[in-house]
Amino acid sequence: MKQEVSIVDVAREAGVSIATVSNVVNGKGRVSTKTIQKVRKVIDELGYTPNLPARNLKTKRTDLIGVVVPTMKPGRLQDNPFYWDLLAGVEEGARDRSFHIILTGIDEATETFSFVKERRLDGLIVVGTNEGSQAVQRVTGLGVPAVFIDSYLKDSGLYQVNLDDRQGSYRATSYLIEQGHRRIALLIGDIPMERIAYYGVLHERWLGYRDALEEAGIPYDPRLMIKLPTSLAGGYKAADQLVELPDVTAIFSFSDVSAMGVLKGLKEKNKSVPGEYSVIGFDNLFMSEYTSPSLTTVSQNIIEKGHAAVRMLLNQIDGVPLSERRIVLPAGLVVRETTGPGPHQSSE
Amino acid sequence: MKQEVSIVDVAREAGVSIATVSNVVNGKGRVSTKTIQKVRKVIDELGYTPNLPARNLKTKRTDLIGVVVPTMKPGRLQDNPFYWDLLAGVEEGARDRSFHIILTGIDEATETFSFVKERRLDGLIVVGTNEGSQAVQRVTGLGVPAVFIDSYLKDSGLYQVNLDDRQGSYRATSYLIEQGHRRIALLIGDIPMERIAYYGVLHERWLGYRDALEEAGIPYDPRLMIKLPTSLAGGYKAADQLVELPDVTAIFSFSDVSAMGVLKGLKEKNKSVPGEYSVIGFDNLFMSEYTSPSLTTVSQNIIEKGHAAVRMLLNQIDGVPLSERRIVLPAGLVVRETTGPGPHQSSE
DNA sequence: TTGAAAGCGATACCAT
DNA sequence: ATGGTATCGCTTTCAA
Repeated sequence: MKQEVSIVDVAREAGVSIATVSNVVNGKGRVSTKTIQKVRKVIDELGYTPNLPARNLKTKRTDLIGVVVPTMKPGRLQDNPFYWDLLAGVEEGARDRSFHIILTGIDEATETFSFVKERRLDGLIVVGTNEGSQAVQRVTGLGVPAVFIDSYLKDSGLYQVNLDDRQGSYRATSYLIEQGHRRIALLIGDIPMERIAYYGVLHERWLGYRDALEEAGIPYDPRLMIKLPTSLAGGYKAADQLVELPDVTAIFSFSDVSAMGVLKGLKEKNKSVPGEYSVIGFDNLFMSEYTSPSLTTVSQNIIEKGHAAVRMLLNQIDGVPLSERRIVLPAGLVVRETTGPGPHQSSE
Repeated sequence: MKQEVSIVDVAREAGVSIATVSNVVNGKGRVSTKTIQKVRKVIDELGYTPNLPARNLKTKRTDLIGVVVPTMKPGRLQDNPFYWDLLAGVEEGARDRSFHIILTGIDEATETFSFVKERRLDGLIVVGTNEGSQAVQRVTGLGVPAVFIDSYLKDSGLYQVNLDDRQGSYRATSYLIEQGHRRIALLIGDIPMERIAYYGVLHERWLGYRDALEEAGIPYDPRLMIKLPTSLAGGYKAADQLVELPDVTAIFSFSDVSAMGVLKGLKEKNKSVPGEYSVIGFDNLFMSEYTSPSLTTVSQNIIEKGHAAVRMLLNQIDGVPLSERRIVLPAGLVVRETTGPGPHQSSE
């Protein structure tokens, strides 16, 4: 450590009061040009840097926002690059406004979010929680501006950023149907189907799948639901179950990483893609274009999701009235090489 | 906002002094069991949360560390999941010690690191800078505990965590040679070769490549250096150059993502892997096992890298004497499917 | 065992 | 245009 120069040192050295120094630092109040220059000079000479935590004591603002993402089993951040892209969006948006972000992995079941109050964070961005989760009430109980991403919370008073998951899922499924597939498996996540309504994102995507089925007059078959995690490893294992399902010619996997796992698993079983199975993912990660065969997937602008969330949060912090508390980003469909014609070609 | 309960409120309500409250909160000093219970009770009732920034004013500690990673062109975080894995390691290590991390993307050329002093961060982890970079002097000039990851800085006084890049690169190259490859291209990064010594990580890996060549008596051919970014897109473009290189049968790409790009590019050119070209990457990202064909690569424990860095930093902050200021993690070689026999099978 | 009081570094109101 | 000073919430001697 070297220096401990405070506003007092600057004031003394410049021969003015600390109030004046404070004014020139913040560009507030009326200070003569002459004094400003003098103070500036001293600040440079002394290498003075304002102490933000001290300032916070008076201003009640930390210019700090928290970003919480769910952790994997052992309390480690998820192994899905999706979060990195999202973080890139949030970080960029925050930096533009000279906010900084504190990143934490949390265990939804035990996290109390006390750090938000202890550190007096100005706001919080929560990723991927669900209706009924402890986390939601705890966060709202904080009384701190917050934005939930990918959480589908009923409470219309909450600020949320989502993707149009249902529509995206509908489009993906419809596309498969158009291609002539009838029995389409779903890698839906490691959840009990009877509680699916509690898993917002998964539920919406599941509904989109059913929408498409219904529209095409194809009966929904619950046996086609593969209940494994939407992770790389989950996808890999899903391939085992997939090949046991009779007459299934396609699988829709609820994340790109899990679709990659499926691809790998099928390859090891010498099943061709898209020959024997069509595979479709979700997210359109930047690397999904580079898998082989390249992945057909539901696309979303993850960076923009981060931007939207941080923009919404900062407006909230600034007290800017928001017309809409819920932002829904559009989902697209990117057709690449993992999908092909199925057995029921519609030539009509 | 709802509450503004401070230590004063607790003291008043509990009928004790703020000093006593402070003591029970911090478990310091001598306080009777009875008083402790009383104060605890009031704290619960009032929902009191200590104000860390205020505490910092006295203690000079923020329990906050900064993690800075380089940004891509437009000031956005890099599109390489490597950073996410690294961050996962750092975050986990920090959380275990109830430190929080502030993540920032920086532009090495312009960043002044003033936020480190303004926010009174306890320490800093810098990823991927280089000897001679402005960033290094600026960081050391801060007088704040710091750890550099993947930076290969000469100054032995600096705390650093690196991989044994040279050894890893040597092993990869040797393996290709053993397999019968003689002309091996290198996707080395978007840098001028005459300045390679300034790019620590790339330089070390380049040296490892040369070590292996020399050992095998194969002359070094500078025309085999492909100077494109070690990104997905860079790898993709590298394939164009690769196929123009006469007699080349293998490429060693200095990152897994770029190797994935190469794979994609070769596939589009109908070049088989590992038939016509063997491809080897670097990093062993969790997804590299799932590409198709799965990627042979130099492996490193990225999570452990993050752990090591944060451990080193926290010890430094705590004033624990470190025997060694430079940690070098071992590199391995994971042989998977993108490498195969070359034209010069050594049957001896 | 407990409390009074002096800071820590900055802001902001109120005088001058 | 400046400066004096109370204040923010907490830690830490030093007394009692």
